[in-house]
Amino acid sequence: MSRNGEIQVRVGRNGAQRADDEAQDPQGGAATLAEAAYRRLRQDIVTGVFAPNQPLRLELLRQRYGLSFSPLREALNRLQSERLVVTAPLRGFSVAPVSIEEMWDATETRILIECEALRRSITRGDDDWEAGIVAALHALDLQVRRRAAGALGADELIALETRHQDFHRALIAQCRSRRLIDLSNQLYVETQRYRLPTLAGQIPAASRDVAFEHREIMEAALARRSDEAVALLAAHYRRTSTLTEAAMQSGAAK
Amino acid sequence: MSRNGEIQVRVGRNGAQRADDEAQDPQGGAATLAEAAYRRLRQDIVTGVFAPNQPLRLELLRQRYGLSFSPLREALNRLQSERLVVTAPLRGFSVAPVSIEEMWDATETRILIECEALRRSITRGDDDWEAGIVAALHALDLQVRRRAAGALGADELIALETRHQDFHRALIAQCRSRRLIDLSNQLYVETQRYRLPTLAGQIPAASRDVAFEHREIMEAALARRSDEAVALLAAHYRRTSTLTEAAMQSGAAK
DNA sequence: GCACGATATATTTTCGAAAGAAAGATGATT
DNA sequence: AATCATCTTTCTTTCGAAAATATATCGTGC
Repeated sequence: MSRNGEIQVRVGRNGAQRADDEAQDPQGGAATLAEAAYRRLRQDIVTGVFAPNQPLRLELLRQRYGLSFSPLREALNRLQSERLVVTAPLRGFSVAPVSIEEMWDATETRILIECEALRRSITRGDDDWEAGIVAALHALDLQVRRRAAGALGADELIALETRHQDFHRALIAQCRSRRLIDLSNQLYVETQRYRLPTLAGQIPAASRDVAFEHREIMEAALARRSDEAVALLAAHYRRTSTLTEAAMQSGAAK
Repeated sequence: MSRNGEIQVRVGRNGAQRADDEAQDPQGGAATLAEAAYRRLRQDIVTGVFAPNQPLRLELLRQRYGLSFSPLREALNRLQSERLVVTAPLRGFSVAPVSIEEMWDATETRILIECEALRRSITRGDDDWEAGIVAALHALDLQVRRRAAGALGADELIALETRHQDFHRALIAQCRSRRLIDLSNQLYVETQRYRLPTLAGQIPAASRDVAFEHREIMEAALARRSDEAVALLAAHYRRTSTLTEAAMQSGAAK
């Protein structure tokens, strides 16, 4: 957003061609710089670019993202309310710490929220809801296979996370509660850090069949067996956290 | 609360979890101007000084609070993530709208959260927990009586709200989940607006005995009858929302 | 009169500097 | 050498102005 006397080729205010050259949009489709800062910061935190407890000095962020203080501060405040960063007054921001207790609190809260949302979805779910779940699981499986076939880049990992979130989102899509959906999304992001190899170590893929667990959940949901679907979903999340806990304790202390 | 074997019955103003424990401070005990702006804005929104949907022009707020844009913006961002204000990019902030649907979503979500938290508290609750509940209900009753005796000022209403919140906080204090407690507090604030006379009209006090409902909940909790306590709590919240819904529909047509 | 386009105004968003506070360094005193 | 106060440095927070954008106003052509 050329600001300081940089040459700016802009034809009046009617630049209708502004439409979609988003391919190289420096702001990634964000309307404001604060929004862009929020997205990039969140990404960098959940992918481990910024480690837990690391202080987020504004000068550093300013250089890294090429922004001023205002949009950064705005983004950091949003992230604080999402528990990804913490702040002490007059002492700045830092990446939220991780701990086994926090992980389990997030996990159990997530189970509470999503199981209720899933129950409601199963009650209200229509054909579109079913189709959405089937589609999301299919796309997830494709991405899992692509990764298993050797695609280990950061982009592939992000795509995998997105597909995974989409599947869980599809399950609860018909719960008809803005709050449950938003909380589910937020808790997903919160738990994302605990699945990072840098934190949890590389959990042996052989120790479980995630794809099978997903399929079981889907089938119970589509068959409208609420209790079974909810139990499977809770077990699915608890299994992940149990494995992560073991990896954290054996791996790096603290 | 007493975590490491400290024997400490916290009562009254020494309570570590009072909603509003601040002296007469120029900034209301806030370390930063942004924090002060946050508190004042939130207060003005939940007490109806700013009506639902009202645009929150920065210039207006700047004059009203004597602050600059930066701390205001920070406060507004925090309030946005708490659903008290909404924002459209480049179009500024406004007070979040109210609707019967939103009220019920907040109510049912609150029931989900607090019933789970209450169950856990009942399981883990110790002597301090019981004492905290008894103390909070007593303080609430005192304030209710003071108000019934004719104290109708804004300060008295705020004090009543604080005591009410403290009681419900005390019930779930031992749930041992930071997230459940924070969500409970947030949902309390969200539902506060729906209890305003300006919005819901003056609900006839004779139509229910709130003090009795509170006492029933407390007695079931102290007697460790989880199912009963949870059912009473849920009914308590649903009753409030049902009355508000009726008042909203008959009163002003949105 | 009415749609349309250009200009003017209002408002938000962003910037960079200045003020304010905490952490760290220096030095004098015991 | 240790303690404390003071100075420096570093960093956060706040400000007011400038830039970018949206909204309202006005005039023009049909």
